[in-house]
Amino acid sequence: MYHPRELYPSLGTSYRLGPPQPVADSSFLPALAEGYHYPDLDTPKLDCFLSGIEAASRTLAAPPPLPPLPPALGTEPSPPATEALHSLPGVSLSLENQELWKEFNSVGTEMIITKAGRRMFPACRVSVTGLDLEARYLFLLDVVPVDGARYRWQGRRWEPSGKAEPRLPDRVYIHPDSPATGAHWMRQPVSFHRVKLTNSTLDPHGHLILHSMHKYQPRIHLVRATQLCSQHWGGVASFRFPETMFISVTAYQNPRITQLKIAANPFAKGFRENGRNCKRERDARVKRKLRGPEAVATEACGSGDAPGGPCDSTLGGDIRESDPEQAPALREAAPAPAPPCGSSSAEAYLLHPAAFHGAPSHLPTRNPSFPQAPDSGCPAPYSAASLELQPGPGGSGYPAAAHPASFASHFLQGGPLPLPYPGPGAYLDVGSKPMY
DNA sequence: TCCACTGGCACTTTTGAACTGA
DNA sequence: ATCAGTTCAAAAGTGCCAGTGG
Repeated sequence: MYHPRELYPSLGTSYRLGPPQPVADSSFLPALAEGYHYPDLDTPKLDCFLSGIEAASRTLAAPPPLPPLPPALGTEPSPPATEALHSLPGVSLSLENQELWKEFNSVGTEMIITKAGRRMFPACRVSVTGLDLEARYLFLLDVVPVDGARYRWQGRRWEPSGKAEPRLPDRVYIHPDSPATGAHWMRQPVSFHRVKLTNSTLDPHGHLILHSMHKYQPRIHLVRATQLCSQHWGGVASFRFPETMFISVTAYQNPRITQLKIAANPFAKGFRENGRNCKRERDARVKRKLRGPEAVATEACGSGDAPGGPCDSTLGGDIRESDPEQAPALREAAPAPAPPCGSSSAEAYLLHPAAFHGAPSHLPTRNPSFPQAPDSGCPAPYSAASLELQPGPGGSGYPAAAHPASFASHFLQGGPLPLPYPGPGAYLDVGSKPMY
């Protein structure tokens, strides 16, 4: 599997889809609105995929209305049911690590954003059903502001604190497997754990740009490409899981979130109570440093109280173990060995790799011999209940799959970026480095 | 003075090249 | 020559914390 950043370094890991939204957006609703119910899902920002189809460059229209403000994070008793909007009949998505997300959501999920980009944790990992085994699909993820408010941690809870910053450039993360067959996507959960969030408005890496102290909602889009490298698209399904809503921060505000992250994220293992980077050990290190190198050498031998234990990997996007006290939802059984994948997304790229990424036409085609993605066969560590997704409200705006030609115009409220479109037989050589 | 933000730190996990042996 | 398994160092991902600046 390949990361878009590898395929097209100039584009980064995600793709800019249009100019920044205007500062004053009347569609933002007052932050103090009560209740929360999702309106029709607004359209995903997918015009980049069609960049080579239409020659003229246009600007994106104003964003669709945003949903009313939900209750403050950490205070909502139960998130509303997952909603979906699509023109892919029978297709449904379920959040694999739903229990973990719910646990974070119950506290008020916070996501660190940094200048260099920070991964989301938990990551969005979904299972999809109902796809055409032979058809090819793109999996996309974007993050949209939930409301027009800026938030502030008031010691116990998040509360609106003023008007939101101007909306930032819209970017979409394209799953590195895209495009791949329905059989490929349904073979194992689809993980977006490599998505990175940044607060750098001039970010050159293609990370998703967010404002700090704002509330966001990740969305997942599934696009069917009836014919690779053509403008005929077979439909789209958009999903969002309310429990994945989060507030972006540059430093954790809620100590309970910090505890959850440390307990659940393997990379933060060192900060656990028995870790070598826990507060007790850090304090001890400071004391040893103050006492000089000799004391450090003698005490270091006896301080190895870190547990051995199994290796918990982030390969699947989330945790494999956790502190049972801190994160009961993480006590799911360890994943069983993954079934091998019979095919890979290389097939899709072989046919026309650059068509979906706007890659320069001079690039050679991708090497078909890359190894199977490490986590593509990794089963979800959780046996989360499957969400049965219902199609969005009738007449919600998405064209029927039988009218693929209208798909483009629907998404292209504005126009595509003028990116080159590779001609038939173009090559893309991305080596053999698997990214997933 | 407050507070959001930054950069460096120590630690852990992941990754891939190099090596070994069948 | 090929392939699978192991080892190890570098890269990458964590939260913490002191310092900075608006």
